[in-house]
Amino acid sequence: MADREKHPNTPRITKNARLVLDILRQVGQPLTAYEVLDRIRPQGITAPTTVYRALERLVECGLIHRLETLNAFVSCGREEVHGPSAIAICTDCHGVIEMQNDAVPGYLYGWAETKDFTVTSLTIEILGQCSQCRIKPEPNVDSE
Amino acid sequence: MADREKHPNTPRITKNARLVLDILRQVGQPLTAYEVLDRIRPQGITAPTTVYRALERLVECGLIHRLETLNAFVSCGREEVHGPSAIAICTDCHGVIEMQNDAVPGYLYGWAETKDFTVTSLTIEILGQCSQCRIKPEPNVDSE
DNA sequence: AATGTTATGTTATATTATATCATCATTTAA
DNA sequence: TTAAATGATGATATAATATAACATAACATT
Ligand SMILES: [Zn+2]
Ligand SMILES: [Zn+2]
Ligand SMILES: [Zn+2]
Ligand SMILES: [Zn+2]
Repeated sequence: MADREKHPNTPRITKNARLVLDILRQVGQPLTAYEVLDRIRPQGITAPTTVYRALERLVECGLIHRLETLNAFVSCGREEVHGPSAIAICTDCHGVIEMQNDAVPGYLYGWAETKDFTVTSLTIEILGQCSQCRIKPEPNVDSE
Repeated sequence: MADREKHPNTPRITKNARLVLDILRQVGQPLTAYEVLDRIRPQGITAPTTVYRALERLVECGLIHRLETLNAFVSCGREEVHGPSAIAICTDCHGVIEMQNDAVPGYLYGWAETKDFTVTSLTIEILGQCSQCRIKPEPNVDSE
């Protein structure tokens, strides 16, 4: 995980963005803005606005991703800063698997072009169950 | 647009679902649940719950799609009931273009399989500007 | 120091979504 | 043909997510 923070043409990482990024990286799983807020309160942050500003900045930097299907944010799982990529999210354990290539975005950009559509953002999310959670299901299943 | 309402293994279309579906089809563009509510008030519907229930049902029937990036719902643009498909959404005019093939979902299912990930839902959304809106930009642009 | 700019803090509010429980309608079966 | 069960609707309240608006602080440039 190189020095992505210094990538050009990207907003700089401010104090609050740093705090939020550290939390998301440490957790390694998606957190909602309010879950971030709860974990950042000890640092004196009390307002959603503050968290949302930091999250927005980190998204712009490409250091985290917003998951539209969860209304949550997760730190990027790829080595280099990149454009949109597909992300699979386990609805049981909230683990994420980020696709390491740009095949799907590439296809979508191509298709958009044929429609004369100018892409500003792509969202590709897969909800389901990871292998671990399929093997070991949630304890509270009704065994009927 | 055939008799998709009678598709098997799918919830039936109740009175409220019918009302909501008619609105979404007539509008032809994404509406939020509360925008639907506003338009359905004349029919005596007053509560968000009622609208969300109808929307959920229609999604299950495959007659409408939920757009995660807009928190909105739009009537399906394909001829036959289908699985997930990619949807481009113009952020200016809110027009939508639904991809008419399943190439991307197919690829994603395949990839998920290689990760031993069981897919329950796919979200593929493209935000940007349609050709019309690129030609004729919003009037309130600062011409500086 | 004065100025402009960016980041942060603070308060309030808007928007989106669900929980809960009561009532009504429709089906099923005794 | 009623009683029970099921499914749909209605009604109220509240939870969860997100932004608006404005004030202050930090920082850079001159
Ligand atoms: Zn990433
Ligand atoms: Zn899992
Ligand atoms: Zn469709
Ligand atoms: Zn448009």
